[in-house]
Amino acid sequence: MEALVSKPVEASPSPPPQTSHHHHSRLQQQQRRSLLSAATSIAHLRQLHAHLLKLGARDVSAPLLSKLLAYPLSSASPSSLHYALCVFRRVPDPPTPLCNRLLKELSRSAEPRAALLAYARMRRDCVPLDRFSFPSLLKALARVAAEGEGVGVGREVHGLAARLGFDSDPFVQTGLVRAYAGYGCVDDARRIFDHMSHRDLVAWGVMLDGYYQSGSYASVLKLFDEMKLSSTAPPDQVALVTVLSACGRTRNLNAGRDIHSYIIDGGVEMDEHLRGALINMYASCGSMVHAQQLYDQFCLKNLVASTAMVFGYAKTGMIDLARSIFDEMEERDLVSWSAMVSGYVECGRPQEALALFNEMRGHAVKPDRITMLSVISASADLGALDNANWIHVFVDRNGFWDIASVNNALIDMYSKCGSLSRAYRVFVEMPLRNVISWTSMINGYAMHGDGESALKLFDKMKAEGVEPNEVTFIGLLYACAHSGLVDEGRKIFSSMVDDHGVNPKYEHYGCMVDLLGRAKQLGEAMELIEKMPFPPNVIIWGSLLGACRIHGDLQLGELAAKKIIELDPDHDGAYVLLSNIYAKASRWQDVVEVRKLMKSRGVLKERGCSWIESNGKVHEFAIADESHSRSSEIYVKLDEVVKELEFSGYVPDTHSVLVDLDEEEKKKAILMHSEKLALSFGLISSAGKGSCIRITKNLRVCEDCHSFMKAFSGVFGKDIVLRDRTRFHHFKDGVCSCKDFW
DNA sequence: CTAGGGTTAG
Repeated sequence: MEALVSKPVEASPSPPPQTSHHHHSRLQQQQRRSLLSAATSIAHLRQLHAHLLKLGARDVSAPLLSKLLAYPLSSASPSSLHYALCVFRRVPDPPTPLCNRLLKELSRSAEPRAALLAYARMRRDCVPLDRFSFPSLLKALARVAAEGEGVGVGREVHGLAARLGFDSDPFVQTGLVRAYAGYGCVDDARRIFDHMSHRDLVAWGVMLDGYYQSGSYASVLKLFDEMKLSSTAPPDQVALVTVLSACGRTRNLNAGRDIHSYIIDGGVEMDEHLRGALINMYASCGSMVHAQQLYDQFCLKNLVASTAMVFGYAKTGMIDLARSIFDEMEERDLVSWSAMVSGYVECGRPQEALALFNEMRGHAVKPDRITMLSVISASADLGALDNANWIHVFVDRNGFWDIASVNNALIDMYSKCGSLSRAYRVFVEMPLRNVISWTSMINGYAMHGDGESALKLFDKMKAEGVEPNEVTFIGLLYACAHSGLVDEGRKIFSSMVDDHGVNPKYEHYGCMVDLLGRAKQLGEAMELIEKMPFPPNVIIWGSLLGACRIHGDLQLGELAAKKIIELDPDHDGAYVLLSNIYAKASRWQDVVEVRKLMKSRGVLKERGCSWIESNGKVHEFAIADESHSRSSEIYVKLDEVVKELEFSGYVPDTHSVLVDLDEEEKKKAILMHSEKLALSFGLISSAGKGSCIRITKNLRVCEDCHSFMKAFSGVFGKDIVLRDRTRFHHFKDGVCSCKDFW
């Protein structure tokens, strides 16, 4: 290529005589043009251009730009777009059609903003715009608007189009509808749409999509009905796709079915998009049988349809089916990976979520902030601090550190992983705190039983003028309940109603019943339940039942359990708590009756298990688990610890064993609880090397394990942080942070 | 020489 360029130019060693100069130069110009037209890529063109400039050639920008526009700029790199714009700036008096072609290309490109720069140049140099200029320009505006740009330039362009008399051109009007919808001014968009003298399928499609993008799903359906009545042409596939998506978003299966019938009855041709949209509609509405039927008819399973299937199965709890479809996909994008990851999180399988996240990174798919929220939530559920630290580093290194929602999730994650100090650090260091940040931190204190800090933070929050919401109050009441701050809790509850205008919901009443019940004010708790403006539900009765278990109130406990079982016959917790109450009162016959009842109704007690992290790996233990590779060592160590503790006065408390066994067997059973196995493993692995041992349990810790852990922390001088289903216990020097109040 | 619309998660 070098030779190709230099030959003709360097062939003139000395300045030619005046007379032939003009002729010679025209020859050169021609040669250059033919050179340009021989170029095969934008990069090639750039090199030629650079050469010509270096040789002091005359302006070639106009033919160069023409040539550039022959390539699809829409798929060009940002630097190439910038280059095209630079060339454009050098074209003297560019003709409007050439500008329009540039506008069109730039508006479709990865940098729609570049079209606005071209527009600015046209305005500056008084290049006249015509009716063909506006549709591209407006498309660029709509795309920039989606990035969060204000409506200012949009209104300016609209004004210009009106001054030039183009605002009655249907193409311009359609562009305006789209641009206004993009800015979120969907009412302005609709006004223009209504003023259109002729609405074709594209105009309807744009208006429908405008409503869809702005989240006005009901308006999509309404407009679709209007379209069926008043449009000159019946709705086409594009319109139907948008309407079906709106049905999916709103879980409106009935409307979705109607559209499906409309398609079949009207003989609308099923293209790939439309079938995908139908599958998505059924999957989003949880109607997986129909989704699967349509999916099976697909010869080529496309990305969108497969993702919709993954999402649908994950949402309906059939996570393994979701995974098998996911595994069969030959192509996956951010959305499909994220759908699968969040599916695992939502069905309580954080380890698989995190494993899949790592696999996703291995496939060089970059997570976005939403994916990160799922992953942080998985890490929170897992409760493993090393893993949490790793996720935090990932967040910082990948540019998510300044996003409020991500930081809020990190606060929650660290709280749930047992590190309030790290949670607080995130809270302090984040650039902008919102009400959720304060609420997350308050909730963190609540989980750890530090009611005083929660209340202090609440005061600070109010002092900074941040208005608490109903979730904030759940955290505050929970904090009071779990720290025995009865009067403070009562005050918060009335201040919530009187000063902040928050109407208490089930959760708030539940916390209050909990608070009063724990403080042995069972009568007052019952009064509150009777005073509630809505019928008590499982949460309320559950709170009361929990309190009855603590205080051994048989009569009220039986009532609460009966109510729960009436409302939810499969509520395993109610049976378990009730039998705990009977066991505590040594009413073994009743314990047996409850067990029989459970069995006959097929109610299964959720299997208790505990996790502990060692060397970045999470080890899981079930009761009497022998599946761990170091199982025998674990039992030897456990035996050693038990002997030591018994020597110091620990006596196994067998009251919570609900199976009918003799005392010795009960003792054996209780010593094989999963949290004790996890602790023992911690002692023989690197998990026990640090200053404290961190264990997570899926259910509530039982009373014996609680006193076992306390005794351990005193005798062995090692702290334990145990997370159970609802809160944290910090065992240190023989006492627990919950003050035996949980 | 030139113009406008579609699908998937949270």
